Amino acid sequence: MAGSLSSLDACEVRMIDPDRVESVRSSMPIDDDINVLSDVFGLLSDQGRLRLLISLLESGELCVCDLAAATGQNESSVSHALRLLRAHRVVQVRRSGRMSYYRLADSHVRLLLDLGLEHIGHAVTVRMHDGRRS
Amino acid sequence: MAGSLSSLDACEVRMIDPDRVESVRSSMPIDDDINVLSDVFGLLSDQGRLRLLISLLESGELCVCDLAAATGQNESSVSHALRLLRAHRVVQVRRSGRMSYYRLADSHVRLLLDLGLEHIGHAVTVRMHDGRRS
DNA sequence: TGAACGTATGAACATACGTACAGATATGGA
DNA sequence: TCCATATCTGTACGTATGTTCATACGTTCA
Repeated sequence: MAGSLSSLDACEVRMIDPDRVESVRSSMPIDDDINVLSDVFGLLSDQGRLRLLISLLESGELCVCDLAAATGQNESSVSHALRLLRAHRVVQVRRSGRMSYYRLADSHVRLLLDLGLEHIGHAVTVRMHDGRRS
Repeated sequence: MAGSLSSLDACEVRMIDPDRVESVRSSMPIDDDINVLSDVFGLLSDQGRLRLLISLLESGELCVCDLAAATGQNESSVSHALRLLRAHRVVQVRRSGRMSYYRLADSHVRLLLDLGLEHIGHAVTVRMHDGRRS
């Protein structure tokens, strides 16, 4: 946990260009927002979770065991990962009998994934389950 | 480190919808790309680094002590963080005398930051140091 | 040349994090 | 009711990660 920016009185800190520093600090999001943002990126920073999210991005909706098969992980790991993603409202569950079907639930994350995939030169394949792209 | 997907022979794994699983697996980026991508997100997943990058996004170029002042971190932490970011080609240094001036060096990361800031409802302020936005 | 300064680095430490194993829960069918 | 299936959960363990402290490096100026 970092020191809160808002309660920092600029003492004890050397600066070269105080005006610019002040400008940057005034436009810096508040601690809570920085926290939310770093958390979101943190959710995308694990290979296993990333594979899960990419799978859901491509396929729209998948059950746990299919996600495990598609991403090459055991079902326990997948379940743990999905729990985390669920807690952060990144994915959404639909339960049907003893099956659980997961889908992406956050459009911002979808965009981040798209951008990320583009970053590595990966064309996102056709999909039109509930969202965009034809 | 996760088990490589490419060398997974689909045995021992139960599936509900094999066709869809195969479709997802065939469109999954290779291990190396997944790795690169999760690394990038990982770099953005720390509050301190995120503050640094946002500062550079807003201000264009800043020296280490100004970055420390702007983000509320001590200079050692900042230097360590910048080293990491430098190693991943996310930032770039310009040395002038005993000062080091850092700037963003990856347009993809810039876009991810923009998207992230938009995600938390933070309007990116005017900047036209070397890049976009008027 | 030596001291002050800005920055970079190494090592040590505490903690967070992902993973695996065991077991629990819940649903469906014989 | 009993068992198999699909998913979920708790715990424990090893590793990765961020932070701090001390110190080293290179530059500027007296």
